[in-house]
Amino acid sequence: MNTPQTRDAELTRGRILEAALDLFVAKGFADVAMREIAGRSNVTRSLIHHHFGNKEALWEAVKEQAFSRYIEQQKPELEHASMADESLLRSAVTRYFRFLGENPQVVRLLGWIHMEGDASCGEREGEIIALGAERIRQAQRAGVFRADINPVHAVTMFVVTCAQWFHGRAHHSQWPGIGSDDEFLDDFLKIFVDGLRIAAVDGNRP
Amino acid sequence: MNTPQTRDAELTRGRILEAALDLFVAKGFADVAMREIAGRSNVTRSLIHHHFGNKEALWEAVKEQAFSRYIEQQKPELEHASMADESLLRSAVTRYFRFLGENPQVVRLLGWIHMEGDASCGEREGEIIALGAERIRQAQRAGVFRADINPVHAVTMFVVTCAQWFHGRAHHSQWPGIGSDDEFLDDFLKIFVDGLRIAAVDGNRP
DNA sequence: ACATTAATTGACCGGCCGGCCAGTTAAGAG
DNA sequence: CTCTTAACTGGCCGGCCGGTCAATTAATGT
Repeated sequence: MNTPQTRDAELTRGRILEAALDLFVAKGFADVAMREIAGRSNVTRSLIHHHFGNKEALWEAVKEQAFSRYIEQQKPELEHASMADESLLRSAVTRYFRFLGENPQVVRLLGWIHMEGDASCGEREGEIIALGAERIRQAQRAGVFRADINPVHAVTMFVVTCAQWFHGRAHHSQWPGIGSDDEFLDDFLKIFVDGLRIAAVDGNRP
Repeated sequence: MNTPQTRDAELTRGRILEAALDLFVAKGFADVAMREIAGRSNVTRSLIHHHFGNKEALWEAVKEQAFSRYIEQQKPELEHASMADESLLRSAVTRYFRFLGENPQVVRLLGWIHMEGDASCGEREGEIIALGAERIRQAQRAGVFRADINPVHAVTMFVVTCAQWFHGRAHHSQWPGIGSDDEFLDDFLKIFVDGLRIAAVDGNRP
């Protein structure tokens, strides 16, 4: 109302997407009113419908954009980084852990996606998971990591752990004796890296 | 309407709670109408208000009951089982993993609780987490597991992994090369148990 | 300058929502 | 047998919801 700025479809689309992301991620799709999004982005509801069609289509667009940003942000890290030895694996895990800690919106976005059972985003994340798995496979061939483990499962294990740590943060921060982010990460890395080490492989007992 | 059964407050309360649990867990609090719950439990909306007050109070009651059931179900398992050696830890993890796999409602319930940031349930789960942590601490004192790890973090690690594995099932089942429930569990156990083993402790490199 | 296109608005609609209330009816106590 | 209590019903209400539409207004091409 006080910002009669020049007409720019791309810019307003962006403002709408931003407001919608904030609200959807904070409260969930069903609990957000188009009126709220309109208010926050200084735009009429009609205009949102003009640009995105309906509420569901807007949510899809929001997920699409936010998830793409997430993927594009992570991909180069995994493409350049190698996991050819333990310390590099450590730093890769640490980096992802810190990333989620600093981007709670990503964590919550994934949470809603999981709740919806939306599988489409899974395929796209699959690309970068495969990238990480390939690094670990190389390290296995080089004899650095034990070879009796599906490398995808190794990646899954740390991705899943990082995600759930922050996803259920408020919940398990109540657990007696639990430590800080860094303390948990340290302990996780000890178990994870040592468990992947090749020397530990010959301890299989029934 | 076709079931004018004798009046029994406790029984109808139960029917309402059951219907509400199904719907809330499936669609989330905001997306469920009192009318749906009333329809499914063959009861008028007014009666639900009579018994539970309002929608939010009903949701609290539902969470309370379902979460209590979950806790009461898990507690004896952890009280009786010991983790004094690796195979017992393996079976404890396996049991919890299977439990979540067979009770998707529990997984989703936890999901909503996490999304809401509800911390109250965390305290109660803390009790059984502490139980598990105590077992591991014993094994550490006995020299079976490495002692340089916070036992609570060890428990957290596998609880969190099991939860997120099923929570994001539809999502990461799209990842190329990922295995079945059992295959993932096997690989997780290899890393987890071997990583906890005391022999692996002296491999720390900067 | 003017016509065309598209961004933007405000008013309106039918429908569903949660909550309330005044009654009705069954069970149990005396 | 009756009185009390509480389980249970049906109908009503104000309010918010998502969506539509005709009208307005700013850019853009010619």
